[in-house]
Amino acid sequence: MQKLGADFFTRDVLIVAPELIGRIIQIKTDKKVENFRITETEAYRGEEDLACHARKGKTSRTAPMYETGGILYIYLIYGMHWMLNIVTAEKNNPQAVLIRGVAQYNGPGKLTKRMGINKKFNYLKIYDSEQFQLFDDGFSPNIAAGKRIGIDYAGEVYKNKAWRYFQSE
DNA sequence: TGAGTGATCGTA
DNA sequence: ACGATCACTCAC
Repeated sequence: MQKLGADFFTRDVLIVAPELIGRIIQIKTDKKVENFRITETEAYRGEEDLACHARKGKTSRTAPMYETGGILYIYLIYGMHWMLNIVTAEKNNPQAVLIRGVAQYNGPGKLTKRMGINKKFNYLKIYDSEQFQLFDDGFSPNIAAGKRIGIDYAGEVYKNKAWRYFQSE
């Protein structure tokens, strides 16, 4: 189990998002340690990407995406579901990877509920943290790409980008 | 296919 | 202050 370091995250989101498939999220609480293998991700890439929250610039909500890669970006959607994102790229380049599925828990809202992720994890530094860490155990699945989900508003070009990555047979 | 749910942001 | 929006989920 190799821990992913700061350098892993300071690259373009289109590199990091597929490389996160097969990696392991480790959640540590005072009660237990649990591992979740990532099976599905989506890339959101800068202010030009009309599907990315940063399309309207920097606000208090989107500010985490403007930080140096390697921190978490957490927000609530539809008043119910916490979304788990990993910020990538250099400072002031707003990019993030949405964790859309882990083994046994598909769906971005379901996995955060299962993991106990909430707003307290916003801005958390992954490579510096005890409670949320990412590991590589050498597993290298086949990876497929497809269109992102739930972004029909994003315009013809960006809604059709194949920036969703998932483990294939 | 549509209801539930509340933080966020643009408009005043 | 208000209203529209929303990277979802589950039950019909």
